[in-house]
Amino acid sequence: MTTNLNTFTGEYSYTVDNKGRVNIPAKFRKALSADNEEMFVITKGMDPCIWVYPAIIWRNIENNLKNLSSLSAINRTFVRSTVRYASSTTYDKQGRIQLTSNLIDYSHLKKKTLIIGMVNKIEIWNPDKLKEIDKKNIKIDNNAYDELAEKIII
Amino acid sequence: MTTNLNTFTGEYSYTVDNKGRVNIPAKFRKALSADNEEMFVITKGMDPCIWVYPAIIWRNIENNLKNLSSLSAINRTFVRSTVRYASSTTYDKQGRIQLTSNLIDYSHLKKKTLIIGMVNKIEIWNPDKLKEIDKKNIKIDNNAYDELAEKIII
DNA sequence: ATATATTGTGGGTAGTTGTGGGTAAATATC
DNA sequence: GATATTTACCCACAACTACCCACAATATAT
Repeated sequence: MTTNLNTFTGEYSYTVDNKGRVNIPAKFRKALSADNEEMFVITKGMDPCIWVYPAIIWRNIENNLKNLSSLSAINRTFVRSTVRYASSTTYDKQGRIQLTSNLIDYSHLKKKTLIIGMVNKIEIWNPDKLKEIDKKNIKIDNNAYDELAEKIII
Repeated sequence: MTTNLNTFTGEYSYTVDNKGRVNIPAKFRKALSADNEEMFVITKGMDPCIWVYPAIIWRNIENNLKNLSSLSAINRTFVRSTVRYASSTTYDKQGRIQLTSNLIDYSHLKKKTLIIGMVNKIEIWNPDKLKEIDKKNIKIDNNAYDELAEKIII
C-alpha cells in the first residue's frame, strides 16, 4: 500500500510528557518520504498551535522566502515571523519529537494534545484551545466557504 | 460487461463487529479500479454517516487542498475541517475496513449498518438514523428539486 | 441436486505503538 | 574547575492493531 507521501490527514490524541516530548502518529511517520531522514521542522502556527513540516517541504518554503525582497517592510516582517521560531528535530526511537518551551507556551499545550494532519503539514493543538477556535469559526463567512467548496468538489 | 469503475450504486446491510470492522460489499470491491490498491479513505459525511472514497479520488481532493495558502484563515479552517477526520485504510483479506471510534461515534453506528453506493463515494449509515433523516427530507422544498432539474437530466 | 467457490462474521496471536522513566553525555552556571 | 541543569539516547511495558485462520451462509457451476 502506498500512501501519498508527505501528506497527512486525520486526527490523533496524544500526551506531552514532562520532558516536552510528543509522539508523531505512526501513520504520519510512515507517510514521511525517506529523503526527510526522519526530520521535521517545528514552528509557530498562524493559529495558536504548533506547525510541523517535513524537512524537505520546509526547505522549499525557505527557498520561496529567499525570493522576497527585503526592500519591503512587510516582507521583512513576514520572513522574520515565519523563520524566527522554526527549529528542526528528528524523532527518537519511539517516534517522538522534542518540542521547545517557547512553542509549548505559545500553543498553550498542557498534557493532552490533538495532532491533526493538514495535508502538507501537521498541527499540534491543545484540544480545549481548538474547541474555542472551532466555535468562533462556525460563524465564519459562509460565502467565502461556499466559494472554496465550489473550487474543490468533495 | 464491466461495470463503471469507481462507481457505486445500491444498498447493502452489514454488521460492524466489536473491533469496529465493517465489510465493503463485494460488488463495490470489484468496482474499485486497480490503481487504488484496495485502499479507501474514510471520513465524516455531511450527514451523520461515514463517507468512503476510493483512494485516488481522495488524493485528487488532497492535491487541490495543497494549493490553498495557509496565510488565509478561511483556507486553514476549510482544510482542517475537510481532512481532520479522514484516514486511509485498505480492506483486509475478508474484505473489511477498520473504522475509527471517532467516526463510529459521529455516525451513531451500532451493530447494524446500511451501506449505500453514492456514485463516486460510499456512505455507511446507522439504518435507524437514516430513517429519521429520510422522514425530514420528505418535506424537502420542491423548488429546490426544480432547480436541480435544470442541471441534471434523469 | 450436488459440488465448488465466494462472501460475511467471529476470534486468536504476534508484532507494533504509545507512554513512562533511567542513565550518561553535553551544556550551562557559579 | 566543580557543580547543577539540560539534552540525547536507551530500555521497559501495557495497550492496541494488523494479520491470520476458522467457519457458516450464500451464491455459482456442473
